[in-house]
Amino acid sequence: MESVEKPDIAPRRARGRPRDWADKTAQNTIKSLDRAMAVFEYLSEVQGQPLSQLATDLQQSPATVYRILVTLEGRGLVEFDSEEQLWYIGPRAFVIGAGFLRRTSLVDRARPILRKLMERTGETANLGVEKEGMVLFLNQVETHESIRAFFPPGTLSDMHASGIGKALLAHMDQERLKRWVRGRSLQAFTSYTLVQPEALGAELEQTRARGFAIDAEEKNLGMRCIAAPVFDMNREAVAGISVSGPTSRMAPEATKRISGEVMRAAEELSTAIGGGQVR
Amino acid sequence: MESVEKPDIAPRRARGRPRDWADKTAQNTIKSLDRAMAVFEYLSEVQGQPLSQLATDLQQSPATVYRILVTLEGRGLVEFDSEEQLWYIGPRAFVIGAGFLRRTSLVDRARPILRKLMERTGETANLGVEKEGMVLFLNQVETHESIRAFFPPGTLSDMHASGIGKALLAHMDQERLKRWVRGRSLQAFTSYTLVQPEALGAELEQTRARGFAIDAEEKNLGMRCIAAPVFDMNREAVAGISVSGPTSRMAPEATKRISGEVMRAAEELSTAIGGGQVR
DNA sequence: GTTAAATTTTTCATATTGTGAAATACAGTT
DNA sequence: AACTGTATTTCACAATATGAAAAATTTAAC
Repeated sequence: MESVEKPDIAPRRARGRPRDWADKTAQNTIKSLDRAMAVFEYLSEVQGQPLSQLATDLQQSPATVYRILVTLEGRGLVEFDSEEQLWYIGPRAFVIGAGFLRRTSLVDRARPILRKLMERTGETANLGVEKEGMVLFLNQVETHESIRAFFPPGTLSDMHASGIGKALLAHMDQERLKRWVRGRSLQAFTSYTLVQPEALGAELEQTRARGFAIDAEEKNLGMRCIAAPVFDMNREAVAGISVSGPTSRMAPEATKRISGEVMRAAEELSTAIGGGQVR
Repeated sequence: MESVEKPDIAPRRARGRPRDWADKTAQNTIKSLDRAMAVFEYLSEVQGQPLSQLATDLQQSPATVYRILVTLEGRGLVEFDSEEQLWYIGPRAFVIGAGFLRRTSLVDRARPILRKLMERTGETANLGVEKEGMVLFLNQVETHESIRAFFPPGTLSDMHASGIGKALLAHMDQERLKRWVRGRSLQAFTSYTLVQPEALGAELEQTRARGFAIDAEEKNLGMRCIAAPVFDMNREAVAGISVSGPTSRMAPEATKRISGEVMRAAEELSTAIGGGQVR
């Protein structure tokens, strides 16, 4: 009968939770779950602890921590080494966490580009984004060289002492940059780390001008890193690509060649995600 | 007085949980936590779902699921896209899960799996990776039989005449495969060795389709080998597990049984290193 | 070998708190 | 403006998470 064309367009947005919802939340959390997650989170930082240590550190009763761990163990989120009686993060936690990467196609798009970059430069290639004022490494393709840079995906690193971090900071708008600087003290990791805001500011200026960032042993002695920003459709720097290796192979003479490759890779990825370099 | 030097050596092993502990566990889990983790786990599989969908799928009350999600959100384990009202895995989950990688060694993880594989098939089980266009054998668990296959850890072998090699080649992307083929001539070791690139290509096609590779006396006369690929977090084939033995015991009739065991072992190892089969 | 010490599990009584049903708030749709 | 299908909150109650302390288990010391 009614041949009325159902529009059948999925609603843009569901109905219910207020758009700006952000404040309350406090009463609606589950306390025991939150405590359990605190254990989970803490374990990821200090792996290889015995139960008693964890309980002490977290100021919880051993019985409770024990039950939390056993429960998580049942799902593979946590592992128990029965030889040493120590607790670790389990493989399932990694698989679940990796679900985060699937949200954006950034990693998928980046992977072949990173591989090519690694092959052309011979050094480990990395992809990172900013997350809560830190650099979060999402993925990497390792070099075959036996001496190599290594920070596994999932590592959080300070922005001011990281190639990708500086590449991202250099393209942050002044407002946010100021807030970022105010929010923290610039910790020194080596004698080369830029700890003066002014020095960092000047460096970022340079970085922006030349199009790539250099981390010259500012985080780890003996390690250099060259990074370039990746732009999204709004011309915002949302990620960074870098190449890192020992100073011996990343000498200043090699900078020009390598930086060219890095910038090319970053541009390629920008294009691949629908973004583009600022003209 | 007592100048007795306190040994001060940390105890090798704590005391308490029985060494073989494995069975009970059932009563000591926290139900609500386990339910919450079920939500967490499910979300990682089907990201971008609205609350109502998750609640339906998991057969839980929306209120409960809601509270679980809000709690996890508080720790960044989960994220809510308020534009679309959809839930996702959060960055913190990735960071925590990545803790797993900090202590995972392929060989360590493989060892118990290889042993079980050997026991179930009765033949020598091997683990290998690709190294500069060759297969590098990392580890093996030998059979008790007196006639046995033997290649010690550290052995390098041509990929085209090796079960593991072919399993790896079969899952290499076309680009890399082409380059690999161009880079070498396919040496003949026996009259069965595949020396024609076309023949090898067809074989790899088959290998991919059935999920395991067969080396039928292609390297050593009288020796057969069945291998399956191990995938890492990027769904790339990074290693292979194989079982090898004399043709007498590895007859075609036995192929089905053995290949099943090999594939199971490979999948188990994939899971154990945080990877997984392509869906 | 025996005992002591250290650590992990289990038990148990209790109150905390997680739970679902149903009411309410909200954003689109008609 | 009323309606509809979501997401939140309320509420009353039972489920169950909890810590203290006991038991179990292993290692180290004697």
